[in-house]
Amino acid sequence: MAKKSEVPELSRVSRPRLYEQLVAQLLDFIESAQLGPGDLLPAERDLAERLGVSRATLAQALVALEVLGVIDVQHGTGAVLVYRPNVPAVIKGLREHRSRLPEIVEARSTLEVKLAELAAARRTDQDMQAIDAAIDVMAEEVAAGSKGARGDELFHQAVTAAAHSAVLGQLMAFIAEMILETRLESLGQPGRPEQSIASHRKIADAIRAKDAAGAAEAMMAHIDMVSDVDLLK
Amino acid sequence: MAKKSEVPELSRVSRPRLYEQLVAQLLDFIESAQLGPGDLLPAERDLAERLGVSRATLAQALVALEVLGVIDVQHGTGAVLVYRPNVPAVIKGLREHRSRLPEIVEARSTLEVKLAELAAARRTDQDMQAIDAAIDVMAEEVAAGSKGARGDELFHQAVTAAAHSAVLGQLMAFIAEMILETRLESLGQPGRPEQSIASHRKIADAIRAKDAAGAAEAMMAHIDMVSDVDLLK
DNA sequence: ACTGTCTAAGAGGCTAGGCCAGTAGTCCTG
DNA sequence: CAGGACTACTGGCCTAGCCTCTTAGACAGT
Repeated sequence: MAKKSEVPELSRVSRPRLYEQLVAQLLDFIESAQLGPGDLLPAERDLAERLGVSRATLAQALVALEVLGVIDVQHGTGAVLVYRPNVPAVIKGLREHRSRLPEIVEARSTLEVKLAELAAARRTDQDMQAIDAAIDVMAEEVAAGSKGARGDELFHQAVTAAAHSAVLGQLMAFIAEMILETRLESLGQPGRPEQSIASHRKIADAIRAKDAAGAAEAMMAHIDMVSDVDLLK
Repeated sequence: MAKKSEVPELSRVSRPRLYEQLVAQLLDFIESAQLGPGDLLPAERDLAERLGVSRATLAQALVALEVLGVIDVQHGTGAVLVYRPNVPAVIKGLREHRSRLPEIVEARSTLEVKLAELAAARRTDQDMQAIDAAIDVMAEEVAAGSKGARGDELFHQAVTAAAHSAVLGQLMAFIAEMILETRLESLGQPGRPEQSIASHRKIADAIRAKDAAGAAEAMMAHIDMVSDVDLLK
């Protein structure tokens, strides 16, 4: 592996995958055919032919839809729409323009405030070390002239871990990618990284003191601050 | 609709799928091999042989991991671990015992309180009608002697819709299945459905009055109430 | 009539093997 | 020594086929 490139810089370009297009098309189909929970999708062989793809590829798309919670594929029966019908529409909406910044900030705020509160109540000494280490990383990054995005991310990951809630952690992971966009935008503003580090310290102190209300408040203030970016105006 | 069976009773039995096992095995592998973000998984042909499956099946597992946000498959390069390394562990944890009721209640509470608050601020008249209709459905169900689970679910769906946040809605959908278990448990307790309807009315009134703080408070009280089930003790 | 068993059609599950298309390192050229 | 072609990888997708599971209907036996 050796040196490789400095920073991998995720998502280089477009990467068209057939199964992804199929997912989109199937979502469209479900919507336009007015299919509801419990209804069956057409048979694989049939669908594959209609969509002009092989069964193997269609199977990949079905796996994706299954993981997304849209369908439930049953051996011998077919692919049935899962209960909770509006989900396909929601996913479709998310796919179309995944940068509904205000909504993302909203979701982030909701989750992270709770996470900070829980972290204050449940953190172990080890968690605390990770949080402090993350702040140090960010401070070093900023001192070196960068935005400190990596340290910022580490900090939020450490707080999430300290909350010891797998379910909330999973929800955070779900929106983590979208949050990244917000983060980069925010840290790009002059003076912002320093402010960010200061409010991280405030959050960390509240968690250290096991002050749940204080941690929640500090996190809320922090998110208010970083959310104040041009994109939202 | 005819007599049919009383309750649909979803998820009939186990449904072992090879790709699901592969996902679990790959997650294990990633963990045990100490792979971090940016690292590559072995080549498909190699993995398929080692795991004793065909490439097509392995490809399904990789699609699942991609949708789960664990890897990023790049044509000509391979499957690279995505940034945010701890995610595999989290998912793995969720898979293993998906009924950490306390955590689920916690997540539900966090999201729904926020959702109620937003609903109060953003609801349209149409949203309000749906919320009221859901309460009526539940009242009828209870009057007819059932637990009112369907109306209960409708109510929470209507509130979620009224918040007009695709992102938060998606997060709710994510934990919706787990919530179902909690719901049935709670509504099974004597006198509970009636209490539940009463607190639904309180939430609906706050949303009707566009009282965000009141709606959040009412929802919090509601969730505290329904969370008080044997499972949590 | 009712009930249980058998059977066959059709659904998905998975495999084997092959060809095409990107990627990246290497090794020739000019 | 730089640039381009080569080549040995990687994944993407397809065809063809056989296996297993589900379900409904035929056909008993009661």
